[in-house]
Amino acid sequence: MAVAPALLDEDERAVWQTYRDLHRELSGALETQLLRDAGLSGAEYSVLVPLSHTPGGVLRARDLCTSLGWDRSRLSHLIARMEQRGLVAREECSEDRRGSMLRLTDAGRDAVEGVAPAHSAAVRRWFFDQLSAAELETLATVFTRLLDTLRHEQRSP
Amino acid sequence: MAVAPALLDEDERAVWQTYRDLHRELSGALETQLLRDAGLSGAEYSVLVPLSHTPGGVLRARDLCTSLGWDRSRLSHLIARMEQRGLVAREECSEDRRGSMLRLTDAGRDAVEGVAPAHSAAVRRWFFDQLSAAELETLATVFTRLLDTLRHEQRSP
DNA sequence: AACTCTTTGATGACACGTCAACCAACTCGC
DNA sequence: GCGAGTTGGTTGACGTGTCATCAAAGAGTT
Repeated sequence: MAVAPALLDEDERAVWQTYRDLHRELSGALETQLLRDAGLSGAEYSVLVPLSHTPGGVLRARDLCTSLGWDRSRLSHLIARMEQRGLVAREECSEDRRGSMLRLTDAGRDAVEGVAPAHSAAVRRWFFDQLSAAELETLATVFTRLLDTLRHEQRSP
Repeated sequence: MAVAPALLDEDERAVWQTYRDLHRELSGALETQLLRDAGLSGAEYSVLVPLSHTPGGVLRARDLCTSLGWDRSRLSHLIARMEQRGLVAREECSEDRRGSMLRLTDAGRDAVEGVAPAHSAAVRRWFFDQLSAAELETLATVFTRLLDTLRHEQRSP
C-alpha cells in the first residue's frame, strides 16, 4: 500500500523558492548584459563559446547538440538565424554526408571574444566573488552529485 | 586605467557548467513530470500554487506578478490561456477599477492539489534527499546571499 | 544486394515569453 | 476640480523553443 508523499515543509519550500528566484534573476541579468554588450542572446553565446574554443572553429552539429544537452531542432533553428546574421556558416561533413559542420565566422569570433571578458566578469561578480572557498567546494560537490543522480534516474526511471 | 578582467579558470568554468547543466536537467525533469501527471506547464503550476494557498483562492494580478517576479504581460497572456481551459477565472477588482482579480476554479484546484504531492516528491527525490543537513544549510545561506547581491546590484548598478 | 532499423538534420505548426504601444483608472500638486 | 504623471492590465507583433514529421544516409542482418 502506497503512502501519500508528504509535501515540502516551510524551510524546504523557502530554499526551493530562493533557488528558483536566484536562477531567474541571475540568468536574466547575464542575458541582459550579453544582449546589451554584444547583441547576443544567451543561447547564441553558448553556441559561440564552444566553437571559439575548438581549433579551426569548426564543430559537428550533432556533437554540439549533445554537449549542450539540446534538442537537434533547436540548434537547427538557431543556427539558421545565426547564419543569416553572419555569425556562423554551415558546411558539409566529409565523413558523414548527413552531417552538418558549423564554422565560426570572423564576425562570430569577434562577437564572442569581444564580450567574453565582460561576461566572465559578470559571472565572477554575481557568483564566484560572493562565495568562500569552502562554500564553493560544497557547491561543486553538491551540483555534481545532483546532476549525476538526475542523469542516472533519467536513464532508468 | 582599467585592467582587463580575467576569464574564468578551469575549475570555475567546470562549476559554472555543472550549475547550468543541473538547472536544465532538473527543471526539464520537473516540467516533464508536471505535464505528464496533470497536463500543466511549470508556469501554470507556479500560478496555481499561490492561488491555492490563498484563502478564497483569489489574488490580484498585480500582486501575483510581483511575487512571481514576472512581467505583467506574461501573466496576462498565460491567464488568458488558462481561463480558456477553465483553470482560473478573471473578476473585477472592487478597490481599483483597473485591477483584475484571479480566482481559482474547482477544476484548477483539482489540478494543483492532485499533482502537488507527486511534484513535491520529485523535488524531494531529486534535490533534498541528496543533501546532508550541513550541505542544505550552506545552500540556503549561499542562495540567499547571491540573490540579495543581485537584487541590490540591479537597483544600483 | 535487399531489408530493416537507427541516426542526423531540416521543416512547419504551434505554444510561449518579451517588447512596445495603448487605454483606462488612480494619485498628487496646484 | 483640473492637469500631469504614474500604475494596472491588455493587445499584437515578433523571436524563440518544442513537437511531430520527414527525407536522406549510415549500420547491421540475412
